[in-house]
Amino acid sequence: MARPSTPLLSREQILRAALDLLDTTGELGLPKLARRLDVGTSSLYHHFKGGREELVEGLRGLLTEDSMPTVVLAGEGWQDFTRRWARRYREAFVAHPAAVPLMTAQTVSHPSTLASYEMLAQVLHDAGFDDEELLHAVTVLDNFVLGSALDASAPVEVWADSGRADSPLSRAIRATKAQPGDRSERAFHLGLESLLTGLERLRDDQG
Amino acid sequence: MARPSTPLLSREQILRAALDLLDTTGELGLPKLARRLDVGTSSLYHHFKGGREELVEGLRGLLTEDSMPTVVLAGEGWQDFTRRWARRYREAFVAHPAAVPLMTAQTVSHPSTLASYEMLAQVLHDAGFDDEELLHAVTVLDNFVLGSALDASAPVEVWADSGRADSPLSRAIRATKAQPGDRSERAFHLGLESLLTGLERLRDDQG
DNA sequence: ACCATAACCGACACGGTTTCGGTTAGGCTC
DNA sequence: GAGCCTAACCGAAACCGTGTCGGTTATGGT
Repeated sequence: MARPSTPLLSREQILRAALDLLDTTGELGLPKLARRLDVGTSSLYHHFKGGREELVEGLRGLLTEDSMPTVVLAGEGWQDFTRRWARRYREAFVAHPAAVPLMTAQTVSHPSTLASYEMLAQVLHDAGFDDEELLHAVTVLDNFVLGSALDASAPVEVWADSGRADSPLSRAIRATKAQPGDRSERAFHLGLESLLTGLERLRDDQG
Repeated sequence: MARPSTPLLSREQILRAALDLLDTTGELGLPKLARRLDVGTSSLYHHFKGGREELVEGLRGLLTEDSMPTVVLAGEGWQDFTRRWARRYREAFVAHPAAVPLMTAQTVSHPSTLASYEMLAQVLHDAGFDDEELLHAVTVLDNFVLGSALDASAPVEVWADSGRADSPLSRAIRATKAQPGDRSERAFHLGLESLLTGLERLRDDQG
């Protein structure tokens, strides 16, 4: 086949299909993605020159764009902004759990995501965090959010059920399975508040 | 070639070579591993019936065995134990950063690692954590440790350097690059203490 | 009218995982 | 020790995924 009169594909379209594939099957393979779009695998490379990696990076953008905060609201302190940042970040990934491993496996380079990190760094900087501590603060928050997102909606079988049914861990796994989803959110809330408190202490101990 | 008089391979031997390959090259491929061991690729499957996945799980065991705590020391409170657990866990991975992505990508099933989780769960249970909270507590700790391990020794390029050189984030990245490694440990320490405080609050708010 | 480029395709190179049939050594039973 | 099952290796090849390349035709600008 030659060039079609009207394009069969677009970045947007491919990204949405990829996200759908990921949500449905839990995996992202270019051949399968192409089959869903009724095109050849190689056609995808015309829209994502960087191949799979660029596609995944595009997914990051799809998830974070329009949802991550990029401005400080009026009267919003650094803790408020950070809370908002972390919550939005988590929400974006909780909706698409299978995307999390892909995100953590490669460098963040999407502009809108980076802009959000920049804003967080700016806020922390203005709040008095030193350069040396700042990156660690961002890192801790980042890791915590990603981890919590996994926890929230990944299969509970992150740990295999050990044979012994009466161990505290086994019982906890069963208890968690039986619970609806917002337990995880409470754990997230708790962890986030703990970290904010800890970060404040870090800032005040600086120098 | 047929069966050799004395075996050329053993699980232990393969695992050590795999870890070495991972530490040296940052990647783990069965053909390359086999080449290092001077055997055919297919021979590895005699020692790891489950293929690559079982091999990675064996690596998890190699890293955690003999280092993760499995008993509570005399006079050790739940926070002390948890601290020890988290630190040992992190140390094991910091020594082999390239292994972290492999670990996070698949379910934990190695007995000695599970035993360590069981012990942590037991300690938290005895400290008064409910079943419903317990798994989240373990999860938060687990995620935090893994994330910190990545942070500690993975390339600093978790985020791409944005063009603008004067942003707080860029300056923080450069400042962090210039620092020796134990900054990361301090961040870990801070996060861990924050989480312990938060977990205590969680326990006390229960019911 | 011309031509560079865009958008698709099929074919294929390459590497990774896994299976399979084949060969021989070790060890067990009778 | 004869017979036989299993262990430990091999090479070949099936299968899948990523990425490249040359080929074909439509679009849009000059």
